[in-house]
Amino acid sequence: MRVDESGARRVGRIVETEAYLGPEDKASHARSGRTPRNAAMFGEPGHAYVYRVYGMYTCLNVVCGRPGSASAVLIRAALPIEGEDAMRAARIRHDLGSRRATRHADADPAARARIATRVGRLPVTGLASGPGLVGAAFSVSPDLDGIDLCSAEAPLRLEAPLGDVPGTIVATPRIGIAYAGEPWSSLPLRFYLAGERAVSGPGTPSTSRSRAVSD
DNA sequence: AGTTGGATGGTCT
DNA sequence: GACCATCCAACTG
Repeated sequence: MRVDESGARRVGRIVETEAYLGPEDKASHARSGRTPRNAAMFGEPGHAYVYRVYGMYTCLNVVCGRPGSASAVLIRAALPIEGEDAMRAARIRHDLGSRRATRHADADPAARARIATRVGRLPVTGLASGPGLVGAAFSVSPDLDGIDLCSAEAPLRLEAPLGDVPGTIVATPRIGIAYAGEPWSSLPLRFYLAGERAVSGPGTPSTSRSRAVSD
Protein backbone atom coordinates (compact mmCIF):
# COMPACT_ATOMS: atom_id res chain seq x y z
CA MET A 1 0.00 0.00 0.00
CA ARG A 2 1.20 3.48 -0.96
CA VAL A 3 0.09 6.62 0.87
CA ASP A 4 1.12 9.94 -0.66
CA GLU A 5 1.30 13.32 1.02
CA SER A 6 -2.31 14.19 0.28
CA GLY A 7 -3.35 11.03 2.08
CA ALA A 8 -4.51 9.33 -1.10
CA ARG A 9 -4.07 5.57 -0.96
CA ARG A 10 -2.98 3.12 -3.60
CA VAL A 11 -3.64 -0.42 -2.47
CA GLY A 12 -2.84 -3.62 -4.32
CA ARG A 13 -2.93 -7.32 -3.62
CA ILE A 14 0.39 -9.02 -4.34
CA VAL A 15 -0.27 -11.80 -6.85
CA GLU A 16 3.23 -12.71 -8.05
CA THR A 17 6.62 -12.89 -6.35
CA GLU A 18 10.09 -14.34 -6.73
CA ALA A 19 12.43 -15.54 -4.01
CA TYR A 20 16.16 -14.75 -4.00
CA LEU A 21 17.97 -16.92 -1.52
CA GLY A 22 21.21 -15.15 -0.66
CA PRO A 23 24.86 -14.76 -1.72
CA GLU A 24 25.04 -18.38 -2.91
CA ASP A 25 22.10 -17.79 -5.26
CA LYS A 26 23.78 -16.94 -8.57
CA ALA A 27 20.65 -15.11 -9.72
CA SER A 28 20.64 -12.78 -6.73
CA HIS A 29 22.08 -9.30 -6.62
CA ALA A 30 23.81 -10.51 -3.46
CA ARG A 31 25.88 -13.00 -5.47
CA SER A 32 28.94 -10.71 -5.48
CA GLY A 33 28.69 -9.85 -1.83
CA ARG A 34 27.66 -6.63 -0.21
CA THR A 35 27.89 -3.48 -2.32
CA PRO A 36 26.43 0.01 -1.89
CA ARG A 37 23.56 -0.92 -4.18
CA ASN A 38 22.44 -4.10 -2.43
CA ALA A 39 23.27 -3.08 1.14
CA ALA A 40 19.61 -3.08 2.17
CA MET A 41 19.40 -6.78 1.30
CA PHE A 42 21.93 -7.50 4.04
CA GLY A 43 19.90 -5.58 6.59
CA GLU A 44 16.72 -6.05 8.57
CA PRO A 45 13.92 -8.33 7.35
CA GLY A 46 10.70 -6.54 6.51
CA HIS A 47 12.59 -3.63 5.04
CA ALA A 48 12.63 -2.60 1.38
CA TYR A 49 15.35 -3.30 -1.14
CA VAL A 50 14.74 -0.97 -4.09
CA TYR A 51 16.91 -1.01 -7.19
CA ARG A 52 16.88 0.39 -10.72
CA VAL A 53 17.07 -1.78 -13.80
CA TYR A 54 17.67 -0.86 -17.42
CA GLY A 55 17.99 2.76 -16.46
CA MET A 56 14.28 3.42 -16.31
CA TYR A 57 12.49 1.01 -13.98
CA THR A 58 12.51 0.55 -10.23
CA CYS A 59 11.79 -2.79 -8.60
CA LEU A 60 10.66 -3.51 -5.04
CA ASN A 61 11.87 -6.34 -2.82
CA VAL A 62 10.98 -7.31 0.72
CA VAL A 63 14.07 -8.33 2.69
CA CYS A 64 13.64 -11.72 4.38
CA GLY A 65 15.44 -14.02 6.74
CA ARG A 66 17.90 -13.14 9.45
CA PRO A 67 19.88 -9.91 9.15
CA GLY A 68 22.88 -10.60 6.96
CA SER A 69 21.33 -13.52 5.10
CA ALA A 70 20.67 -11.23 2.13
CA SER A 71 17.55 -13.04 1.04
CA ALA A 72 14.64 -11.16 -0.42
CA VAL A 73 11.34 -11.46 -2.25
CA LEU A 74 10.78 -9.50 -5.45
CA ILE A 75 7.25 -8.17 -5.87
CA ARG A 76 6.49 -8.96 -9.51
CA ALA A 77 2.80 -8.10 -9.83
CA ALA A 78 -0.16 -6.73 -7.92
CA LEU A 79 -3.89 -6.48 -8.48
CA PRO A 80 -5.14 -2.93 -7.79
CA ILE A 81 -7.67 -2.81 -4.96
CA GLU A 82 -7.93 0.94 -4.35
CA GLY A 83 -6.58 4.06 -6.04
CA GLU A 84 -6.72 2.75 -9.59
CA ASP A 85 -6.86 6.25 -11.05
CA ALA A 86 -3.82 7.33 -9.03
CA MET A 87 -1.97 4.29 -10.39
CA ARG A 88 -2.85 5.24 -13.95
CA ALA A 89 -1.63 8.78 -13.30
CA ALA A 90 1.61 7.43 -11.83
CA ARG A 91 2.11 5.16 -14.85
CA ILE A 92 1.69 8.13 -17.19
CA ARG A 93 4.09 10.24 -15.12
CA HIS A 94 6.64 7.46 -15.23
CA ASP A 95 6.41 6.88 -18.97
CA LEU A 96 6.53 10.60 -19.68
CA GLY A 97 9.51 11.00 -17.40
CA SER A 98 11.55 8.31 -19.10
CA ARG A 99 10.69 9.84 -22.45
CA ARG A 100 11.78 13.26 -21.29
CA ALA A 101 15.28 11.92 -20.85
CA THR A 102 15.41 11.46 -24.58
CA ARG A 103 16.27 14.84 -26.01
CA HIS A 104 13.81 17.07 -27.87
CA ALA A 105 10.75 15.73 -26.14
CA ASP A 106 10.21 18.46 -23.59
CA ALA A 107 6.49 18.96 -23.11
CA ASP A 108 5.63 17.20 -26.35
CA PRO A 109 1.82 17.23 -26.12
CA ALA A 110 1.43 14.57 -28.79
CA ALA A 111 3.66 12.17 -26.86
CA ARG A 112 1.74 12.83 -23.67
CA ALA A 113 -1.56 12.17 -25.38
CA ARG A 114 -0.28 8.95 -26.89
CA ILE A 115 0.97 7.65 -23.54
CA ALA A 116 -2.20 8.72 -21.73
CA THR A 117 -4.34 6.95 -24.32
CA ARG A 118 -2.36 3.73 -24.04
CA VAL A 119 -2.40 3.71 -20.23
CA GLY A 120 -6.06 4.70 -20.19
CA ARG A 121 -6.92 1.65 -22.25
CA LEU A 122 -5.14 -0.77 -19.93
CA PRO A 123 -7.37 -3.15 -17.99
CA VAL A 124 -7.07 -2.83 -14.24
CA THR A 125 -5.16 -6.12 -14.25
CA GLY A 126 -2.48 -4.53 -16.43
CA LEU A 127 -1.62 -1.58 -14.20
CA ALA A 128 0.95 -3.41 -12.06
CA SER A 129 1.46 -6.66 -13.97
CA GLY A 130 5.24 -6.79 -13.87
CA PRO A 131 8.08 -5.74 -11.53
CA GLY A 132 8.79 -2.49 -13.38
CA LEU A 133 5.08 -1.75 -13.58
CA VAL A 134 4.63 -2.26 -9.84
CA GLY A 135 7.39 0.28 -9.37
CA ALA A 136 5.70 2.76 -11.71
CA ALA A 137 2.13 2.29 -10.43
CA PHE A 138 3.17 2.63 -6.78
CA SER A 139 5.78 5.36 -7.40
CA VAL A 140 8.56 3.25 -5.91
CA SER A 141 11.63 5.49 -5.93
CA PRO A 142 15.24 4.84 -4.88
CA ASP A 143 14.80 6.99 -1.77
CA LEU A 144 12.52 4.26 -0.40
CA ASP A 145 15.46 1.84 -0.36
CA GLY A 146 15.87 0.42 3.14
CA ILE A 147 12.64 1.73 4.69
CA ASP A 148 10.67 -0.41 7.12
CA LEU A 149 7.74 -1.81 5.15
CA CYS A 150 6.13 -3.05 8.37
CA SER A 151 5.85 0.38 9.94
CA ALA A 152 2.29 1.68 10.13
CA GLU A 153 3.49 5.14 9.15
CA ALA A 154 5.65 4.22 6.18
CA PRO A 155 4.60 5.81 2.89
CA LEU A 156 5.02 2.39 1.32
CA ARG A 157 4.10 -0.57 3.47
CA LEU A 158 2.79 -4.09 3.72
CA GLU A 159 -0.63 -4.69 5.21
CA ALA A 160 -2.21 -7.79 6.66
CA PRO A 161 -3.72 -10.15 4.06
CA LEU A 162 -7.03 -8.91 2.72
CA GLY A 163 -8.76 -12.12 3.69
CA ASP A 164 -8.20 -15.76 2.91
CA VAL A 165 -5.62 -16.64 0.28
CA PRO A 166 -7.77 -17.30 -2.76
CA GLY A 167 -7.15 -20.26 -5.02
CA THR A 168 -3.92 -22.06 -5.71
CA ILE A 169 -0.32 -20.86 -5.59
CA VAL A 170 1.75 -22.03 -8.56
CA ALA A 171 5.56 -22.27 -8.52
CA THR A 172 7.72 -21.89 -11.66
CA PRO A 173 11.31 -20.98 -12.49
CA ARG A 174 12.23 -17.33 -12.13
CA ILE A 175 12.13 -14.92 -15.07
CA GLY A 176 15.03 -13.16 -16.73
CA ILE A 177 17.85 -14.93 -14.89
CA ALA A 178 19.01 -17.51 -17.43
CA TYR A 179 22.56 -16.18 -17.02
CA ALA A 180 22.66 -17.65 -13.51
CA GLY A 181 23.00 -21.22 -14.82
CA GLU A 182 21.88 -24.39 -13.08
CA PRO A 183 20.41 -25.10 -10.70
CA TRP A 184 19.42 -21.48 -10.07
CA SER A 185 17.74 -20.87 -13.43
CA SER A 186 15.45 -23.88 -12.94
CA LEU A 187 14.55 -23.75 -9.28
CA PRO A 188 10.81 -23.12 -8.83
CA LEU A 189 11.17 -19.86 -6.92
CA ARG A 190 8.56 -17.79 -8.74
CA PHE A 191 5.11 -17.93 -7.17
CA TYR A 192 1.79 -16.64 -8.44
CA LEU A 193 -1.93 -17.06 -7.89
CA ALA A 194 -3.41 -19.48 -10.40
CA GLY A 195 -5.82 -17.83 -12.82
CA GLU A 196 -4.99 -14.30 -11.71
CA ARG A 197 -4.91 -12.06 -14.77
CA ALA A 198 -2.69 -9.44 -13.14
CA VAL A 199 0.20 -11.94 -13.16
CA SER A 200 2.99 -11.08 -15.62
CA GLY A 201 4.79 -13.36 -18.01
CA PRO A 202 4.11 -15.28 -21.23
CA GLY A 203 1.58 -17.60 -19.68
CA THR A 204 -0.82 -14.89 -18.53
CA PRO A 205 -0.30 -11.61 -20.34
CA SER A 206 -2.80 -9.15 -18.99
CA THR A 207 -3.09 -7.38 -22.31
CA SER A 208 -4.07 -10.46 -24.25
CA ARG A 209 -7.09 -12.57 -23.62
CA SER A 210 -5.70 -15.79 -22.28
CA ARG A 211 -8.37 -18.39 -22.67
CA ALA A 212 -9.72 -19.62 -19.38
CA VAL A 213 -8.89 -23.22 -18.73
CA SER A 214 -12.17 -25.00 -19.28
CA ASP A 215 -13.56 -26.70 -16.21
C1' DA B 1 0.55 -15.14 -31.54
C1' DG B 2 5.18 -14.92 -31.39
C1' DT B 3 9.66 -12.59 -32.12
C1' DT B 4 12.89 -8.73 -32.33
C1' DG B 5 15.19 -4.58 -31.33
C1' DG B 6 15.38 0.03 -29.10
C1' DA B 7 15.36 2.90 -24.99
C1' DT B 8 18.50 3.93 -21.05
C1' DG B 9 21.93 4.49 -17.21
C1' DG B 10 23.92 2.59 -12.92
C1' DT B 11 26.92 -1.11 -11.60
C1' DC B 12 30.50 -4.25 -11.88
C1' DT B 13 34.72 -6.35 -14.42
C1' DG C 1 32.96 -1.78 -22.02
C1' DA C 2 29.38 -5.26 -21.00
C1' DC C 3 25.70 -6.48 -18.58
C1' DC C 4 21.38 -6.30 -16.75
C1' DA C 5 15.58 -9.58 -11.42
C1' DT C 6 12.23 -4.65 -17.98
C1' DC C 7 8.76 -2.93 -21.10
C1' DC C 8 6.82 -1.64 -25.51
C1' DA C 9 6.37 -0.85 -30.49
C1' DA C 10 6.94 -2.77 -34.66
C1' DC C 11 7.45 -6.11 -37.11
C1' DT C 12 6.47 -11.31 -39.08
C1' DG C 13 3.34 -15.14 -39.99
